[in-house]
Amino acid sequence: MKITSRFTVAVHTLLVIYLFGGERKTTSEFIAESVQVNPVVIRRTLLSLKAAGMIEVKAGSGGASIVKDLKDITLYDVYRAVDSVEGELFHFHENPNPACPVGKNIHSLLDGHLSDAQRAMENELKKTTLADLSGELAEKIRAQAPAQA
Amino acid sequence: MKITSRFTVAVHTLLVIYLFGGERKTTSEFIAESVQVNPVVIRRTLLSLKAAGMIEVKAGSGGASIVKDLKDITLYDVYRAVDSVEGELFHFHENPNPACPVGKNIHSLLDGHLSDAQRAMENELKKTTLADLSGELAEKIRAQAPAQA
DNA sequence: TCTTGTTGTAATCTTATTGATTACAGCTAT
DNA sequence: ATAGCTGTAATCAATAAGATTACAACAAGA
Repeated sequence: MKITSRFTVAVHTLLVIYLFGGERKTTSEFIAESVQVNPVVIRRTLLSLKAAGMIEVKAGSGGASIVKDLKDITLYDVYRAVDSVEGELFHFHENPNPACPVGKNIHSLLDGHLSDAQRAMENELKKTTLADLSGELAEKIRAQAPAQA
Repeated sequence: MKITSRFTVAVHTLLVIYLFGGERKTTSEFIAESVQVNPVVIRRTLLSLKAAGMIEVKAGSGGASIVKDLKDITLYDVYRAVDSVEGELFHFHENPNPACPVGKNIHSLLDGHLSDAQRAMENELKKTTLADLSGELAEKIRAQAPAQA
């Protein structure tokens, strides 16, 4: 099983707001066209990002803007903002038999190790900021620009 | 979304085979009673573990036994054996719009970082062997034993 | 103020994935 | 040959995610 695409959608959303925020109104519909998902999915994403204090959304007139320095937003922050994983990453079988010594102890035996693994993944996400990504993106766009006269 | 319970079921299965293998025949039904899942689920697990060279299953007469040193089986090996995650851990939105500079580059922008995160998690799983777990388990069982005369 | 475009949010539907369950052929040891 | 298991296919049910429809509330400009 995979981690929900809400996460990559949210990162995509932030980058679109950042890149186009200056020149046009970034509505849920506009963002949805870039991500290629239903606008309602984007609205839900925007709500999560707003709740996390990363963006501001204009009710009524429309459009979102970033209100936090991209240097201060890590991939982990976005991952958390949209609840990419609710609680534990690993799914345990629910009812191990407590009458069996293995069933009785399997949870306490594995929990620590599985938490460590999950934490290692999450810590890795903390290493990359949205500023890093927007920098990499700008570079790619520049490299892809048509040759100038 | 969470990682399938096949993983914890497989670890549980190996520990049951290890702990009871000496004194009784560890059939899929017996293991299923400890894990509390359907015996067919255990049979499928046994097939995976067998394919990974960790156990041997006696067709016909029944029962499984471990054929690889527990020191040489890490949690990562079990994780792989049962395909806990098929390929990528993170699920990408499928069709970002290539006509948008963000949609065009989002994949190459994120792939490396997401792979790093997944790898960090998997490397953490490599640190724990089944021998470690069986040792911890033995200790827990000893601590839980009723006081002796 | 009326109109238009947009957000916030609920409700429903579809699809995918899992694990549960049933069923049974084939094998092995007694 | 019999009884007990495994290997495996087929089906079913439950869960979760995203798609989609619908609409009230609201903000800004005509």
